[in-house]
Amino acid sequence: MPRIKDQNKIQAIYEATLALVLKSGYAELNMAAVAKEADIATGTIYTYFKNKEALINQLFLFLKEEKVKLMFKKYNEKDSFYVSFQKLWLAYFKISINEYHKMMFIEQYAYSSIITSQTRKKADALLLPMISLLQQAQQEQLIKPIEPEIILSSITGAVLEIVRYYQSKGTKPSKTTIEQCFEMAWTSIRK
Amino acid sequence: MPRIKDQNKIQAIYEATLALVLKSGYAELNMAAVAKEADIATGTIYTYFKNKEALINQLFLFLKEEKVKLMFKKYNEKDSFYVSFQKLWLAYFKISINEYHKMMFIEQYAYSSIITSQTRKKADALLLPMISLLQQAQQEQLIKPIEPEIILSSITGAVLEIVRYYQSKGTKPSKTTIEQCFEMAWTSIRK
Amino acid sequence: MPRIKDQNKIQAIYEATLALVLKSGYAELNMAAVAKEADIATGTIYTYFKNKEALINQLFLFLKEEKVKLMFKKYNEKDSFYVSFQKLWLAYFKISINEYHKMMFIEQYAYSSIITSQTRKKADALLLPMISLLQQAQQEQLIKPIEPEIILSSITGAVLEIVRYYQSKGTKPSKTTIEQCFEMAWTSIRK
Amino acid sequence: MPRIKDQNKIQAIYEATLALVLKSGYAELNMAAVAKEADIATGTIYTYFKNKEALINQLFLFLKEEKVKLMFKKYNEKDSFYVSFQKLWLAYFKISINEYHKMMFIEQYAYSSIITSQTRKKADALLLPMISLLQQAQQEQLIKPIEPEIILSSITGAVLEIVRYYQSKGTKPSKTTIEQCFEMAWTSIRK
DNA sequence: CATGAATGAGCATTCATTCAT
DNA sequence: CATGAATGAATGCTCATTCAT
Repeated sequence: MPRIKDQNKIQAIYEATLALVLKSGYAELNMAAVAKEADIATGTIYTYFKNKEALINQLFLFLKEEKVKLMFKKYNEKDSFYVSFQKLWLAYFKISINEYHKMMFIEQYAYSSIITSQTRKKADALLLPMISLLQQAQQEQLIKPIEPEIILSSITGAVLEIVRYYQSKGTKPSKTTIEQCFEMAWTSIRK
Repeated sequence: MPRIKDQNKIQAIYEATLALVLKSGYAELNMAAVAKEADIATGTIYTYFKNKEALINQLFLFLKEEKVKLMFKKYNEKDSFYVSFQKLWLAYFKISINEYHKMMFIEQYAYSSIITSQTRKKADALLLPMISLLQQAQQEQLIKPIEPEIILSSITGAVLEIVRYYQSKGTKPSKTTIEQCFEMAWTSIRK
Repeated sequence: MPRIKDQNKIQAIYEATLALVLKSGYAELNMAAVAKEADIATGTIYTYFKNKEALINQLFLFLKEEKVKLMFKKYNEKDSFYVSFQKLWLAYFKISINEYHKMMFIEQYAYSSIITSQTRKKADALLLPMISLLQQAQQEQLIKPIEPEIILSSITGAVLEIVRYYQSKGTKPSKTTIEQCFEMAWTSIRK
Repeated sequence: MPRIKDQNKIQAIYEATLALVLKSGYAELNMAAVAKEADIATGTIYTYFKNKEALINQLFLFLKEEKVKLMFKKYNEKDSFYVSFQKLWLAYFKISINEYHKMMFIEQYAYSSIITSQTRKKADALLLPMISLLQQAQQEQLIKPIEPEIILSSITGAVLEIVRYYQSKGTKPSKTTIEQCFEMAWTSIRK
């Protein structure tokens, strides 16, 4: 039996990619550097990923999925919409702040042409639970009757930009500020 | 009048850059292609811009300034805050929708490492009038007492993401939707 | 009986190599692809062949030997020179037409640097029976007194190029054409 | 005015390519090596040739055309067919012997997949004058009524293989041998 | 000033070969 | 023996920038 194709290696390559970006920025994101960071040979990456595009796309999707999973960790179907919204928003905000290099990776490529339409489709599908939640809340007349995709864009876009602001400042928001931000989000959609 | 000639050529290079990105995407954005699109020689670009980084930075700033100028076109000091906010928000939204390729150019580079801290500083300075406006409104207790930069990020981030949504759909928002979006923005900040 | 197992695997690798070339051309002829085609592991090839060069050289020689064996199948020492020549020429022609992928493999590498001088020497030795035959015919004054190697080159070179012509056309020569080709060969050497 | 795109440079690259092959063989024929041999930068090759395939194809065609031009140098319409045939055959033979590295380049790629069908078509077109000549001779009943393409293949294939024989021996044919070779060619086709 | 050919470092990818299992 | 993951040198090609004209 040969060396078994190591699923951990995919993780290692993902981590090396993110670490490299964090250390040296996107300009240095070349396959040789990723390999070096992951402590493997250049060619080995191609055992696990068809090419650079595939690596970026798969990592992109992996991070998006990870983010959604984390967001829904404390989600409970029995909660009221308000509580659910609050939990999800807060999770989204905190993840974005605490793992901003992952979030930035997603954002860096979200609208770049390296992300294929297939990846984009899969990424969009991850939002469906959120869309459903909003639709339900609209039926219960709890929030404004606006296209749920628009609502979602508005909320996530706002968070994203706020997080970016903190990043560029190099500080982190206080508990009070986070509460204020949530307040903005909630008042923007509630009836 | 060599000054004018210069200015024309700089403008031509700006336009060629944007046209090229629109036609062929960011992957094709290389100096030779820009030169060809602008109908000049590659080397000529270097007479007007120190290097590619300088071109991107200057164009970035030019577009940001242009955007702010357009936003404030209908602004009138004598308007109430609500009217001012509405005018500015609407202008921001419409410009983003109608000149999305310019907005996308800004966004593409806004957080990339090619934009120098100096450029970023100048770009941030363009927001000062908006910050002042918000501060004044806060003193008049018209809007929530949240760090104005955060408010601004929240508002612009939301618009940005909504515009991106429409772009990816390939459609444009109806008048009603725009009103709803504004409503979200306004309720998120008003007291 | 490990010997037999070995021999089978060598044969399998030979066949996989030829099949692969036929299917995908010489550009795809890499060790991993050969292994896959032969349904064995890449590394296994190296148990049977020292390296790629050895594989090519051995297969080259194998095919040449096979070709010569087939040529002499109907050969009969008691035949007149003319009949022998005719039988051999016809066999050579038909084999070249019918197993052109094997012949092409030989030709592809015959003058490439991957074929070692040792292989070349062994391949040349296969021609000795033909050379002897020609020499005898020359002593009997049946054919022109030209260096037999030259005669052989002339005859085989002509056949080769004709076969290539038919291949590029994608058709096969008629019986009449084959007869005409033989006529050219014969008249070129007979006294 | 800039450095003028130098048509001599195409020649220089052609010569470097052939020189390199002669010196180091086809295995060393990579773009960096060609550039070095031509004493230019790697990238410069791409100013004159779209890519490696284009370089090979253009050089291939150039050499074929050069060969045909040389062959027809002493050709005279008023000559009898026999004299014309002799002149052309002899020219073909001598060129093949004296510029065997060019001929080998042609042969190396003639049946390789790097040569496009377009190139092949153009190369085949170069044979048309020869085909016509043979057809005319057939109408005058001077040579055997065999498909002219077959005759041509037979003649050139024979020469090619003979030349290869001399190359592998490292010697050159004597005047007598050349006459004998011509005799074989002529008797193979004459009525 | 304008031109565009020339430069060459840099990058994605391939593939013969090795070797841990 | 067989396996196939790992290796890393090698290669075709790009592109920001320079500079001869």
